[in-house]
Amino acid sequence: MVRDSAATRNRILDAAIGEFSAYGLAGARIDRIAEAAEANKRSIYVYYESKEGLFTAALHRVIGDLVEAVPLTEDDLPGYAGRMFDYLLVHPEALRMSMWRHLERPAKGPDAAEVYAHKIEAMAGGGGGLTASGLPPADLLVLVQGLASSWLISPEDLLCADGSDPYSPERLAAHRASLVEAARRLCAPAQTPGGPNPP
Amino acid sequence: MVRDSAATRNRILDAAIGEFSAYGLAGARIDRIAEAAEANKRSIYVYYESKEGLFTAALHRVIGDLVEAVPLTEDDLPGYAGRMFDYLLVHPEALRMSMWRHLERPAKGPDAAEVYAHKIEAMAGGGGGLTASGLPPADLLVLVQGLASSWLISPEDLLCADGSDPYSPERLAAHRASLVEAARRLCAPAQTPGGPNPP
DNA sequence: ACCTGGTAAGTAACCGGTTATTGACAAACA
DNA sequence: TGTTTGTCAATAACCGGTTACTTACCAGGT
Repeated sequence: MVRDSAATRNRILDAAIGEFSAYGLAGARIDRIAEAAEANKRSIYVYYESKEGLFTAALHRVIGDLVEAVPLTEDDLPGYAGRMFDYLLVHPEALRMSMWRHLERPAKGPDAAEVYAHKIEAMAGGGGGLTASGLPPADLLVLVQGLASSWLISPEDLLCADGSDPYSPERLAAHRASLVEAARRLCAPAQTPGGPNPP
Repeated sequence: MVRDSAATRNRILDAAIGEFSAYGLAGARIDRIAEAAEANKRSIYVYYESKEGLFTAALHRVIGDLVEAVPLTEDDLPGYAGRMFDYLLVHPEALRMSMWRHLERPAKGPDAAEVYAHKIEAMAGGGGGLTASGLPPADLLVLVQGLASSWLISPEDLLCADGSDPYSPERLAAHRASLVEAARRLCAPAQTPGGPNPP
């Protein structure tokens, strides 16, 4: 047997991400994590203190990877939405962990408030608190993220309603185009001067 | 003590909605439901068979109430988005139960595929599979629902990034306006003839 | 009006299995 | 030798589900 604490730590974290992403904090089983990690149950407590601690660590890893892989390009929100969609498609655990977090432990995990604040400031830049689109930057950001994830959080019956297979490559590509176009429309300059939120 | 099986059934279902919405299927505790319902644990199994059966029943009630209270007006999607936002704000359990469903039991709960199919057909009506906006109707529907719920599923750090209290009445009203305007832009006829999805 | 027996509704105690967590100890490294 | 890393088995609490039982209600005979 080779002893390598860092490797064991990583195997545990990987297994935890798989387990928590599938079952959530309440549904996850420490035994299954230990087995999947090919590690002893005890080492989980040595390295991560508790089930909650392991969940928090998993949250940090998954969401950290996401924000690193999909940088928030505030000057190109449609592109950001498209790349976010692509990433979530390849990494379903990122979206699932975010949802578990929202439902089970909203206060845990990374806090990116300052990062967001900077981006929002950059978007507003001289526009009197509004973007060129006439929408408040924070709202725009939230809405664009809603667009990016909407397909992946919609119930099956809605996705299947038009008769196509919602996860076929063609369907996904078509929806990606729709979503990027939608984001483009949100970001386009307002047509009526004064915009939808007149002062 | 007054004996009324229908009333007991309802108390149990109400308590179950509160419990499942707060903790999910795996996190919910039958004992707590029984206590909150002022009913005996046994009656839960008499009326609903199992924890899963009770969860499914809760799903049907909550989502049934939602689709009844917020009719899908396919000829007025911005209005639909606004009303959906209002409802979800007053009934957080509706959104939470939908999320638990997606994560824990995607196959359970009501199936509205036919209803959606009809709406989508109506939206497409003669447009060669596209709406006047140039977007496929199914995509448009999914995206609009994404807009309606985006604020309520966003992480706290993003909502707070612009310094305001994300759940103050003023902030909510402002975001509602943003979201309805966003839906309006998605539904507006495409500016470039041929649209974003040329044949 | 008054029993009375059957049934629906409700209750408390309990059970077997599971679960997170820990203590005691052995093996490997430095 | 002392420290780190890993193993095994125990423990204490918990939880979904069930058993055995009591209480209220009511139809119909007398």
